Amino acid sequence: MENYHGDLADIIRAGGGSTSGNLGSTTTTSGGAMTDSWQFQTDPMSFDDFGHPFSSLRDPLLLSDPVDMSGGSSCFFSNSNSLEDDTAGFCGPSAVGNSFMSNLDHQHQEMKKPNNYYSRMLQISPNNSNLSRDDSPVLVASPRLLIPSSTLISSSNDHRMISLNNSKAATNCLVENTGLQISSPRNTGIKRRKSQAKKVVCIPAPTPVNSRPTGEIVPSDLWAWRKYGQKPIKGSPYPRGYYRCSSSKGCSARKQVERSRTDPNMLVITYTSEHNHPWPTQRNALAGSTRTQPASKSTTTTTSKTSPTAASQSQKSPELSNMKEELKENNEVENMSTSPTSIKSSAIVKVEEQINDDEDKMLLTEMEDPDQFTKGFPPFESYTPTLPGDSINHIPDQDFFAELGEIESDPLNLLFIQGFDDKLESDKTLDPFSFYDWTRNTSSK
DNA sequence: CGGCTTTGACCTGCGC
DNA sequence: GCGCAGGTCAAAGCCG
Repeated sequence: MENYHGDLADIIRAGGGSTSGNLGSTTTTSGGAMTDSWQFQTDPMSFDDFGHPFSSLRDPLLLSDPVDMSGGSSCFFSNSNSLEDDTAGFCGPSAVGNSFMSNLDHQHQEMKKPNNYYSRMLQISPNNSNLSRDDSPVLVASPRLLIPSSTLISSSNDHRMISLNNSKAATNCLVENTGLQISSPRNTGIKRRKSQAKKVVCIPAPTPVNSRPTGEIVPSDLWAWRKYGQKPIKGSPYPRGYYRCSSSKGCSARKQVERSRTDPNMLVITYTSEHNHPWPTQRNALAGSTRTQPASKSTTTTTSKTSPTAASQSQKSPELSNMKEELKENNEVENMSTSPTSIKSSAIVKVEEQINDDEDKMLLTEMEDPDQFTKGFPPFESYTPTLPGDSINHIPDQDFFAELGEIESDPLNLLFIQGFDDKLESDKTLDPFSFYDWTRNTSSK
């Protein structure tokens, strides 16, 4: 998976690294805001200060009213009776169709309102007995599409978030989904040794294609991570891997990767601290990462960023070229194996957790609807929710693409426009998260 | 040679 | 204060 990591990182670094501000200087998600210097701010696939690539996708589905929210939350998170199946909480296709959608008619009007853009976020008071002593608020993914965390945080709508003090179902579901084990006072799950800002991301586990020889699967993000530890977690059959940023020695950014104990197909990635350096323009450490990737192309769609082949394809940005190749290959693979099941595996749930000393709170923010990806990558394919008669797509396609124009210089944009135009033309099933090659991972699911 | 993963040992926070 | 469990360290070995 390091491959993906690197390649995707390369894409960003190719352009973002040279122009972006110091991420370390950016505020946390609670601070309001990504700095203005963050050039991907408007990029639908921009990255937050934790380096998560999926945190910035807009959420076309919005809940506005606390009451509605309550109802919606039960749908987003399935219900309290489904807690044992954390996939239910992930708002899979069935969940969306059966529960969530039922509320849309009542909500979509409000959703259209900019002021309610993030109103679907849930605020969970730490006083909630279901939560741990957790002194930090948590942003939890819930919507169908990812919300730009920067906007999310900076939005004044924070105050419109709905308290979940009385929403045990949602809370429990949250807990289960995130694997944070904060569902009971006794079981505090991840210990908060320090009041560190954390961001938890739940994603479908990548396929073994990107996994390490040991079977451990480590999805990539935009940074270079070095594994410094692994520990078995009580109550979970899966170990937790500890990674720290290797791009900069002084960088305190860390992340933990573990599988959901309730759904092995889901990975829970916890980002801690922030990077105190700009995007690395190059990964300086690949000796170890590259070896973790299967050399056989038949089993991997990735190419080492140090690959001479890839490098020769683009003098300006060999890494970008590399990424393009990788994505194309992934797409090809997906074309061969695309199935409702595989598409379903593309479901993404993002959970953000952050500290806000002033307002301890837990926020549910976003959840990815896998159906979105059956139509292709949002920026280039239908970004319209698949809901029948849906009018919640508060972001008209025109506006959306107008936004894209603003990021035309963005390396990611270049990637997708220049690198996949042909694919996008012929293949509308491009899965943006094929980065992780999830399509073949959950076929059994 | 530099950077990576692995893994056992050690450290630290927290509940009792 | 003790014990548990999570988090980190660091030596050893591998890889490009």
